Amino acid sequence: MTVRLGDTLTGEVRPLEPLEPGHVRVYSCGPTVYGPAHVGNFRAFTFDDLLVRYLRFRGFRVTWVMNVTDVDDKIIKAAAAEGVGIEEISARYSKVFLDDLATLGIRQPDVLPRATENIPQMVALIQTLLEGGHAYRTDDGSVFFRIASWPDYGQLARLERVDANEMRVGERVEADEYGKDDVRDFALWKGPKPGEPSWDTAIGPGRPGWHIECSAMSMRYLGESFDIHTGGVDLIFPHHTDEIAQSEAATGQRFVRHWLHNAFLQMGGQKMAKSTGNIERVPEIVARGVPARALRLALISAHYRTALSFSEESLDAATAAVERLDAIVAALAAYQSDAAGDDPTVGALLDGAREAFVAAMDDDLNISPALAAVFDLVRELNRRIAARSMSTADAGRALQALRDLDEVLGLLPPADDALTPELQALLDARAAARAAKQWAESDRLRDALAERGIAVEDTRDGQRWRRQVASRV
RNA sequence: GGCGACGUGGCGAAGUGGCCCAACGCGGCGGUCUGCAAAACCGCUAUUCAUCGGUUCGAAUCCGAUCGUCGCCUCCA
Repeated sequence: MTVRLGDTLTGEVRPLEPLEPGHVRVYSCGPTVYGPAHVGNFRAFTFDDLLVRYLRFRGFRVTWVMNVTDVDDKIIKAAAAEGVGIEEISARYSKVFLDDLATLGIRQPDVLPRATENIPQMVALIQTLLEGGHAYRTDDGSVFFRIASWPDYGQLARLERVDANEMRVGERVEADEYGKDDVRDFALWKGPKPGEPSWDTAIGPGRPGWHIECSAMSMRYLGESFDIHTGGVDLIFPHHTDEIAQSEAATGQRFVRHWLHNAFLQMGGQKMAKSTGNIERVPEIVARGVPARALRLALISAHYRTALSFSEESLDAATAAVERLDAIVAALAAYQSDAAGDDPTVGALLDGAREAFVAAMDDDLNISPALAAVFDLVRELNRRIAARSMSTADAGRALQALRDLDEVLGLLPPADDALTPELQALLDARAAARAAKQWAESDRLRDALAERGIAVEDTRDGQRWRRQVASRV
């Protein structure tokens, strides 16, 4: 069994064969920190996280790099609007971004390079392109990539048959991009302008173009050729198309082995986008009572190349599903066997679930059947809990098996959760009340615990508690 | 206009030639258990996969047409 992954460039799904056996190098297009990202953006990042977690689960060493674009038109604009430097804007929203990642259980990339800290690398790349005849300067100090010098241009976006003159991009050339030889040519370096940040470099003053940073930073940390590059479908053209052209023109090597592009989050039948106005942000959703883990589930619950519907209903469904997971965790943790011996079929049950999970995820991260494998296991474990057919050790093994799979999913409640003395006292008092059949007192204590966010359930294993997933407001 | 994706139950979403009268999650209905509650379990909830034709022994899965939806082509995850 091997991990198979898609590739936008060829349209096929094929085995992942890392350039360095056992070590996968992943580059993810990260945020432009000009404002807070919305949940639609986080579909990409939850997908990146799922990919990396799964590769590590499968035993690969993974080096994961995600860029942070901290200089670009929008940041300059935002800074100007507030009368502050771009550093202030990018620092502020980098923090917001990292907070949101943490909320969603997205692990931090190994490297989070910033564009402004990689200017020399970009300049070096541009120099190579100039020397190789793939780039040219214009009067305003800008440098453009010469698409005519790169016959393979546009394969990723399947533009090969498109006549340059028919490309609509030609109708929408930005005012500051005059002087280009060909309308399709794109800026590697933007000449200096009053009121804009500028770096003095070997190719003259100015600031980097949009695409060059990803080429420079990915090559710096992952090499001239690496395994996986991720991003949203919207980046296929022009961003990734241009990255391929400039990178391969500079190095003569194949840039990326697998291009993985996630589809959009849909809300109200359209993609969630700032321009459409149908956006929501992570802190807003959490603030109105949606558990962060439910939000994470809602974002990862469909295959990455499929448009995913996002709505109140999908959040409610995800919340209920997460509660189901919480319930099985609490039940397994509380389970005490009635002195029965180990159930000899539990091992096969757990192995079977893991195999089904792995088979699904190996197939281009097919999350739906993988989740189905988990929920099938949950149902079967619930049956056995009800039937009291497992030993206490069986229940422990089952919980561990779930936690193993959760290394990939990131949906289970924390394992090291402990009650405060106050809550524990309430719980103990309720147990005593129940033992004395003081139902009114027992119910009162249950309500008191519920008000403090602890759900108590009575079972043959005694009281069982779990933290209530936040309730909707 | 060019390129591409997609239309599966009340909702979300798997399945891409026979295991499908279609997984899984959510919701609904009925039941079991229980001091009550909750959780859980059991049963029911699409003879059907946008529509119409075709290929095939056999299609949700392949082909064609039609209708519809969405995305990219401009910043965008």
